[in-house]
Amino acid sequence: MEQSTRRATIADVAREAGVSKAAVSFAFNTPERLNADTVLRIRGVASDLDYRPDPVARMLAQRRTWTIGILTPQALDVIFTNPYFAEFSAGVATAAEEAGMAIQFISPLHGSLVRAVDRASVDGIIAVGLGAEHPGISHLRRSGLPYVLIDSTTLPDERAILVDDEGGARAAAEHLIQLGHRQFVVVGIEPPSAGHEGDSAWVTARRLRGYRAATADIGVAIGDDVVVLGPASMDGGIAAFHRAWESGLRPTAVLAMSDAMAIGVLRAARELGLRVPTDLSIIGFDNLDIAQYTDPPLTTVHQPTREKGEAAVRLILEGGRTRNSPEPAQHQFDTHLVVRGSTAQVPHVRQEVADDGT
Amino acid sequence: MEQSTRRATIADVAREAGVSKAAVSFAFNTPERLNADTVLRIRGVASDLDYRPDPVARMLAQRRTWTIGILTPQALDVIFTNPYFAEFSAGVATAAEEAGMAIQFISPLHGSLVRAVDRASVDGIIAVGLGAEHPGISHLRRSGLPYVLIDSTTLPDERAILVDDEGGARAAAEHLIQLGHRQFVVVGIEPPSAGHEGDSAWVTARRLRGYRAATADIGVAIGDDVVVLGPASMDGGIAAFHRAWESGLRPTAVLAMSDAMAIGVLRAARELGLRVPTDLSIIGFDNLDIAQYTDPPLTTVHQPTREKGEAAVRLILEGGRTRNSPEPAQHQFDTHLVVRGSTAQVPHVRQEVADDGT
DNA sequence: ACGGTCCACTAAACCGGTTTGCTAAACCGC
DNA sequence: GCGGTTTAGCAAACCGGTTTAGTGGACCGT
Repeated sequence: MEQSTRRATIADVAREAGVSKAAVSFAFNTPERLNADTVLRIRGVASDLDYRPDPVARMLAQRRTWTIGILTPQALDVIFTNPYFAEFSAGVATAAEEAGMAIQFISPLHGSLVRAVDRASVDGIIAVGLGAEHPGISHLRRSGLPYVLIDSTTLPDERAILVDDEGGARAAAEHLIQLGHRQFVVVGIEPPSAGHEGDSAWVTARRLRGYRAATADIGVAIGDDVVVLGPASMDGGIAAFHRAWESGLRPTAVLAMSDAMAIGVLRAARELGLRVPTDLSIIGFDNLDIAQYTDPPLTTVHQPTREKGEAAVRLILEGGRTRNSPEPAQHQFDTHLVVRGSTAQVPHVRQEVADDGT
Repeated sequence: MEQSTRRATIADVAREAGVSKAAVSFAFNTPERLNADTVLRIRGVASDLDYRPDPVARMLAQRRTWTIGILTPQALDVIFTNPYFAEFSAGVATAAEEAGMAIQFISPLHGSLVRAVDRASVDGIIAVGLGAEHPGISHLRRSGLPYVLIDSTTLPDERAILVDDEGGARAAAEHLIQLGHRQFVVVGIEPPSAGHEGDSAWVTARRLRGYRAATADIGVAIGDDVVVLGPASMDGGIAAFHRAWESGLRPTAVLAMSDAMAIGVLRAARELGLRVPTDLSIIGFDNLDIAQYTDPPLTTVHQPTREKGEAAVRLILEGGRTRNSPEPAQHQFDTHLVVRGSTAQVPHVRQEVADDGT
């Protein structure tokens, strides 16, 4: 008994059906080029032989892989369990499926993003959360593959999908200010790798600018000492808030840069005996599905996460067609505040200056 | 100005470096076969030319794609937002990355799973939640690709990863019984496509057997009328519980077949003015990360979701090597109950028979 | 000076499809 | 019955790598 009888190839089918390889190919791809009877005969033989065209050979010949890649600096296991990412990927998947494209996740291979990019067989790449000056991106730029940058400031002529982070953050802070809050803690997302703190491409930097713009209006400063960072997960949020608390901070409101972290803060606050929103107001970012199911439901900044994914695919696809289209290529989405139950009037006991008549 | 200057191929590098294509290939793959100086020279030329071996051509020649596929009957956008699936995928990703493999999701292409399988260029497939008699699986079987079935009963000689669904379910029901509960509602996962209700491969059927085995011991029957189905999501859970309530059911405890659904039930119960666990006990399944963050924390059946993913990859990988290994090939994981805050003694008002002395 | 080993490298086949250019035959109108 | 068009299918080149078998030269011992 042989090991796994070799799969039938196009040549086998051709021989068996008494036609050329080309004819078999036509029978599947452009049947109108062949006599209808012949097509039927060839297809018959093919199915008898359990023939299925080798996708790899086909990709090579067509020079299309029918796959688009999602590039991220984090390992896949953190990616998949990150609900923001899941939502974004769902958007990508929807648009990709519609266009008949598969999607492939590209993440550091044995620590190297560049190596991972080289190994990936895709027609285009959606890079999320990577600054324009990340080595992975420069590599991408040289590779000649069409690509789109998500959530990172970019060179002016690069395709990109952005979101009004600063405006959203500002709206969040203004909401809290209006409720009388003056003591904040900001829970930010740590940079993908060390040494990017000054990087203006970093989301945390952009949102922080928004928070600060709002507080500056009323003469309150958000110092670096009230900013704590962590990974964008529930655990990250828990740890970050505990760190803030232990370092002596006693905020009346927390500005979290992701809903996942906000949920973590919610949890941590409860552990510390604080009632939300009575003792502490919390505001998230993203407006994920879960945000409406927490207790209390989360006030948060909405961004069109799923739509971003869909838009990215569209940009990639049209990038493939018209090389240098005159289109703007950069698309910025709006954000807006969604007020739910996790924010309230500042508690009286702590409110030093109750001067504004809200 | 040309459009996108063609990428350098191995032939270009060979010509430029004055060597054969083979030498270039060796320089990258088996440098020890070449003089060290030559290797350096070739690599130099290659990097000058921004040469990067075409992954597709390489796949074809090696007849390996370095990719493993995850096959599912649901669309990707529902997959990604399903936390159980995310957790499982994270496991797969971890093990795959370690082995230097990429992962690709294979889901129905324009409605056809078979077509999707044909288009997928992978070295092996992990099929989750598909019964052994699903057309996609029979196709897979014929294709000659190594594959592993997850969460579905299978032919005896097929590679598979299972979990003790029945035992876990039984433990859950026994816990509630011990707390005095007698009126249950079961919230199950609807089958992937209609007409599989009788399918013993269907998770819901297996878990239901477990619940029933436990209640049968005390002479209580779980009729089909107290079983409501829905998609395995929070929304699914909310809708299912509302349906049960509207149809007049007034359970003291809910057995949900997924944590996501259990969270939905939690939410729905709150909307109906029921306190958990005082008025209603809820028990989930999976023990996802979020289960510990809900309010109250969720009592649930733990299954090693991530480990299942890792084990699946291992099974695929060794399946590639030793074709017909004498190994059992089927691996069943244990489950166990994790008691947290969402279950409590049955409320006295409704407890008809307070005869057991718990 | 000769056969044997190694070393460093090459030529060519191969992976399994797609696509281009061409031809032979059928069909066409007049 | 002749030039022109259509139809049906074929041969061969091609996609861009890997891999096998083989070759020429240096080195070596006798």
